[in-house]
Amino acid sequence: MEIPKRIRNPIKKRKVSEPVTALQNEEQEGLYVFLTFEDGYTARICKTCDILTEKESPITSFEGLIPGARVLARWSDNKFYNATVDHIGFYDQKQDPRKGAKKDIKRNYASAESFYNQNRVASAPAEHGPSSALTQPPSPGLPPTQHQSVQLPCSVKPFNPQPMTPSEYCNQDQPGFLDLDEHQRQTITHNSTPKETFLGLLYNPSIPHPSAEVTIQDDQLGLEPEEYEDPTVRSQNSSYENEQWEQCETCKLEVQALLKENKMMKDVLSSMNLEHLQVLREFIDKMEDYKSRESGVLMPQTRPGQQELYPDSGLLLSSTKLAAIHQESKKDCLRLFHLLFDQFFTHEECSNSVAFGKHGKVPEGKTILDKSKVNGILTYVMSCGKCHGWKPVEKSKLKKALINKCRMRST
DNA sequence: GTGACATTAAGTTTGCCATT
DNA sequence: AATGGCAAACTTAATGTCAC
Repeated sequence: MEIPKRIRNPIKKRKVSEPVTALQNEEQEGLYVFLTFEDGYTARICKTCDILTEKESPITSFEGLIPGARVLARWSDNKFYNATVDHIGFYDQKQDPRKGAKKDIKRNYASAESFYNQNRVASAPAEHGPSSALTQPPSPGLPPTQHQSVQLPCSVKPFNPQPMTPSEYCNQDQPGFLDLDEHQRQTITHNSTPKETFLGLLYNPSIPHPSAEVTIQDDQLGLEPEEYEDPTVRSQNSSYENEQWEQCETCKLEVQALLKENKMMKDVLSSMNLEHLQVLREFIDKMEDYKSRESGVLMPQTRPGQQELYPDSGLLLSSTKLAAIHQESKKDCLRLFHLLFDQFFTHEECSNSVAFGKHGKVPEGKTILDKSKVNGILTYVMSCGKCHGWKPVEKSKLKKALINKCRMRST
């Protein structure tokens, strides 16, 4: 079965190069707009310049926006699309995720690694996300496994089976790798609205939930509009803001059922270890293979969320991983090279190989590193070096780094 | 703040091969 | 045979991290 590609027909477009005023580019202090695009994808927008009115006029403040309002919102491709405002929210600016870069590369990378693994455990294999805090709700047409709400850098497109070229990747703004835990903080904050408190109740932050930021439609709770007060309207009244959400009789049973389900999920997750997941993954691979042969339909070679470094490179890695690597590299081609090398070559491979071999000859007992992988990495890194803002590297230096890297990694 | 240690970048030497 | 190019191997310097 072919996984449907995410298609978005640009209904309204605006020139990317169109300048934005300083005022437009400013973030609203502590405010964000949570909205839903026509195809069901959601986004959390922090900048006023990322939203236009329905008539394509810029806005200067979020305050004029009301839930249900039709607007045009910027997606990761820098184009504007029709969207509907869900609610205006407040976040804690003291914890700006973009200012959390650590100096320790190894620790930083380890955290990305940790997140990556954790994410695979919690919601594998969905590892893609849209721009600046975009999230994906369950939407018709996509398998459930492709939904997740983890914050990703804007350079990663949401469910995009088509790989990005290095220039595509690099030409995008890199606002920083948003704090990977941010989505958890957002679910419950001391300024949570009743609705957010409710969502926090549902999705205990101790359990990474694949759709923690998904907006629950009111009709899914079986409530009539008059049975409750819209919390987003409430939020405009500061006196209400600090009140904790209290369950009414109507939704008490629903909450209990959801909490029970939540507990069951927690039990399942805590009982699983990495070995179980590995076995499960292998089982799924075999099932895919079997079903593929049985139906005669070619299954996609890549898991959802994986992408090639560049088209036909054959070098696959998850969008999340690539985003983490880009963030770690800090637009330094050599850093990028080392991170990609670590990603694609194991210690074992390096210890049994040399980088290039002398004119095709290799030392006794050794082989040459996979040329396609080597060339792919070198090509990608060199391509990145041509992009604006990147610190380029000479090819000779890169080759030397490769030789050193291979040797160092083999020891 | 300091020293030990690890990692990385870069310089140098050596050997092999192709070309002239 | 001389020369130049290329890559491996070795070495050193610079930098960052961590424990004390």
